[in-house]
Amino acid sequence: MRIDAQRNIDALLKAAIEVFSTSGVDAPVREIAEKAGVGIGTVYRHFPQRSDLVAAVFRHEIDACAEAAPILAAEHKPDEALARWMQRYAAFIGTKRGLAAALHSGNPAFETLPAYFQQRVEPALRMLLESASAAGEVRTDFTAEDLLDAVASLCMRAYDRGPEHARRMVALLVDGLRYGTSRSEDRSSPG
Amino acid sequence: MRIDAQRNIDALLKAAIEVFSTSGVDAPVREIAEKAGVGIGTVYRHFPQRSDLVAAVFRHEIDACAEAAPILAAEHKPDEALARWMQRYAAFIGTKRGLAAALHSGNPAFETLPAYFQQRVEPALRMLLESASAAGEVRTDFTAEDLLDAVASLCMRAYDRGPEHARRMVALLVDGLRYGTSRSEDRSSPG
DNA sequence: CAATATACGGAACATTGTTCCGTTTGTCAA
DNA sequence: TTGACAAACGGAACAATGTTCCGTATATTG
Repeated sequence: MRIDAQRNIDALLKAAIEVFSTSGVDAPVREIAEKAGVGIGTVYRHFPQRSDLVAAVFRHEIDACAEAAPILAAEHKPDEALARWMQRYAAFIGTKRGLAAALHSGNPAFETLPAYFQQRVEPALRMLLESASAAGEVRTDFTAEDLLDAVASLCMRAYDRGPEHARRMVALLVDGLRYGTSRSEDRSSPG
Repeated sequence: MRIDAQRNIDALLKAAIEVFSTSGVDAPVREIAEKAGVGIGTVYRHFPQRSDLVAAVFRHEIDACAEAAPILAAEHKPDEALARWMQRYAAFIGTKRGLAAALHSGNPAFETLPAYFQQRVEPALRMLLESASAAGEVRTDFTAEDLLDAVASLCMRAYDRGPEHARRMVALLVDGLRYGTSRSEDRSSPG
């Protein structure tokens, strides 16, 4: 692949992430092309349809969310890494509801995304959860899938009442995981 | 109001209901104008924005759903009227998910619809519920609001598995309401 | 039946997704 | 290094669709 092509793909993804987050997923392709400093033709060369660009951004953000897990695990003790990652995931869900809506639009371009999501994110959380379990810092009777679903449902609605409200609800959930362990006195949220 | 104006409004609503249900809520305004047999200008005279037409159709269908309640109540005994209306409501939710999505799009044209929905539909169900309660045919520990929310959540997902599946789930819920009354042997759904 | 306020129709405009193709550029063999 | 060319680029042009505007037609009213 020619280096200018790779450079433009990178610039387009970066521009799309920015434009989608400020103007929403319905922002015009021209706006993204302009922000990336390329022509419209170039956009369509790399992303034959508008929805392909949306899907690429979504994949990119799924990756970023999943990749945050090992980084947090290296920087914090297990239960703290888990708690921080859950907030990271909650922010992802809460701020990407437009993308989530697109996901359920029936557009074939988005068909593979749910599976991709599951495949990338579930192992990320499972790793954090197993570390924290092994350290005796959280209980063991909830699976990664349970928690991903719970936080997703929670944040879909909770973000309507503001990011801070969503944050507190997620923290409460995580504290619930800590409940009944030897370190249960470390409660991080006010009741 | 001139009679031709009223006639065109009626024709537009009728056409919009039909077009939205076949082509979805994103169908072109021109298609609706053509089906109604009027010019585009006429559409915009009566519905200054596309979303106003969507909102009008939604209101119209909310009304139809609410108005079905007293009719069913007159034709059937209380618990049967309740059961039939719940299916009517489930069909409304299940087939209007596109409109429901539009509702959460943040478009100001749809702002007043949730309140309108609540104000029209909740009393309709409450009436049926009270009649059935008074006749001793259903239990009394669930409110109309409880049931509207439950059926809405249920059907949002359940319709993905087909109308028949949604129908059975709603029937199960209604049978739950009948449980513990003197007529509890009248179970209408197979286990 | 004439006057006129109202409504109608659809051409024209604006925006945006998509295609097409002449031009430019990175790559690589000689 | 250089020439040839496959690949990529840019943006004009096209298509679809929401919206505006205004000349024409018509229902209403006295």
